[in-house]
Amino acid sequence: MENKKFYITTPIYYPSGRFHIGTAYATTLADCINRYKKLQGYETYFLTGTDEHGQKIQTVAEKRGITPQEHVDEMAESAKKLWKEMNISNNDFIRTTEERHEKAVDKIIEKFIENGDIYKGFYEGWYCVPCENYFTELQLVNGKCPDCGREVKKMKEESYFFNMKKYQSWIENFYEENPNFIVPDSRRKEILNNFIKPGLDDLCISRTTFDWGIKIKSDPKHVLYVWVDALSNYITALGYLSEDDTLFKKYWPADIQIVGKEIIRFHGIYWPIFLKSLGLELPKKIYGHSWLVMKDGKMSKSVGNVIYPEDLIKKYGLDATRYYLLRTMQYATDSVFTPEDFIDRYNFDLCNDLGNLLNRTIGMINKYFNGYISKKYKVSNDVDIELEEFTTNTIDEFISQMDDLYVSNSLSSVWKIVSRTNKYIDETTPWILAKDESLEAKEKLKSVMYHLAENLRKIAILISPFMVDTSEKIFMQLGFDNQFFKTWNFVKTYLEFEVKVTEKGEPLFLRKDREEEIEYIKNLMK
RNA sequence: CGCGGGGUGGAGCAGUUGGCAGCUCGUUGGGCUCAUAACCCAAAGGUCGUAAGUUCGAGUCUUACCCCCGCAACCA
Repeated sequence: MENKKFYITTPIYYPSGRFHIGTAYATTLADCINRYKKLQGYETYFLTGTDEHGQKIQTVAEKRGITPQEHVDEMAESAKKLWKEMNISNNDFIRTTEERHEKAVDKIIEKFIENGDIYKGFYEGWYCVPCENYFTELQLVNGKCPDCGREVKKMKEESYFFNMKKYQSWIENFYEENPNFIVPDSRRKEILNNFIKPGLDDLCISRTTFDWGIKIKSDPKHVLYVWVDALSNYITALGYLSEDDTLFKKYWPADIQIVGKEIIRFHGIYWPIFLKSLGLELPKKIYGHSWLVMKDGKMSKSVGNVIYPEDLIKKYGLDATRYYLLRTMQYATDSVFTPEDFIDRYNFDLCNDLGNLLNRTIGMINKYFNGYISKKYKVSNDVDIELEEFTTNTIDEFISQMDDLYVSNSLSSVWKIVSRTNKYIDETTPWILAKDESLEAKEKLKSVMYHLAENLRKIAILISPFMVDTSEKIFMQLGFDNQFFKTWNFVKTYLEFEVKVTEKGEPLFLRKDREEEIEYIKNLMK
């Protein structure tokens, strides 16, 4: 059987400053989906990277008194370090300043020119000389520069344009025929109503006012203006138009491209048009994820409400941080970060519900059966059957949520199983069965222990894309150290086995004092 | 002005094809003792922003209005 392939990308992060928790969310989300597909046996390819050109990078570097290259080198290193720290399973990390990318972009531009999609014209806008930046009429604040408040003047410069108008009717049709190209639906509507239907403007793709970027080969005083350069990374990373395009042939088109809702416009309009111009297939799906915002609005350094992933990881661990992000963020709406919510999720979901379930299970298996557990019991009763059915149905629910990218809801499904399993302990009262000397009670008790272990095994499989280490800890503590137990194909099966659990269960997560931790997180945000 | 989103019990949110209004936390009462003072059960608490409409039936569809947030060429 041919292996099913799956290509997923994150946004191309712009490294003008330190990556905050939102960037970490986007990457974690992509990582989770990637791991989920891999778990199901897909041959996956996962790309992330940095978008390193442009005016803003040049300005930031100048302020720091270093070259743009030095700045982006440093930023790319810290990004790679962060993703490693966050257990991100990317196959490649592309930087738009890499030769492989720049060379391919040259060829892409050539193709655009050959197709007659690029023409020379004049770009006109309000220019702020000290900021070296153009603004549109609408961006101006009281007719002045929105950044520095100084006078702006109308300027005109020779630029290259991409003929978007040519693709107007094509893209309208495409949207008509592919209503699920962009999800959530609200994002699709936004693009369609705001930008496509009113009519596309040709896109200015070059500038002569700065030089930190890819130069247009045939006319090197022109530097490519962001998006042609940036968007291409998704295919240049696969070796498109290079000597070795094996990966490109294998994985393109992408199955899903994760992007932030603020850049969905570029991925929903320019990107498809560029691909069309190149004669390439379009990605199958673009998911514009929502934002993690703060109580007082967007995260911003000046407001003093920014939270960085490293700080949370250091204090609460990677899995707690990943869990929080993936659980809190909703499919289509922004979510609010609060220290209260973070610590409550940690204590309730992770410590009390999941961690404690494992702990009490291991305690009982050791106490009642010297640590050994197997399916060799003779009775099966209604309570067991009910638990099995509930679990299987809820796993189906998990799968359908996950397949629709309702990632948070799929975690809710897992926790339904966690709760149901905790409840099962109360229903079966093992401590009473243990006092009963009869064979029937003994068999019942065995069955209870077996079902607890099995449900935890299933839970460990389900959470493995979300919390890699925690999942592994559960397997290990229960004695499921063979790959067999971790197989996706057996997630719904109640397996035959005999294993010995660890003698002393290690808590997965330690409870924290609520008030103390809220205070701690608040301090992180200052 | 335009576009998009949100407005669901005290708090935070689900509710993806219209079919008995759900979850987590909090509150109150109870149960249990295997466990990380964790776990389980029950109760109280909602005219689903307002008004009208479509429908046998509307949180869900239509229209108008009110309030909040975001976007408007590059912050995930």
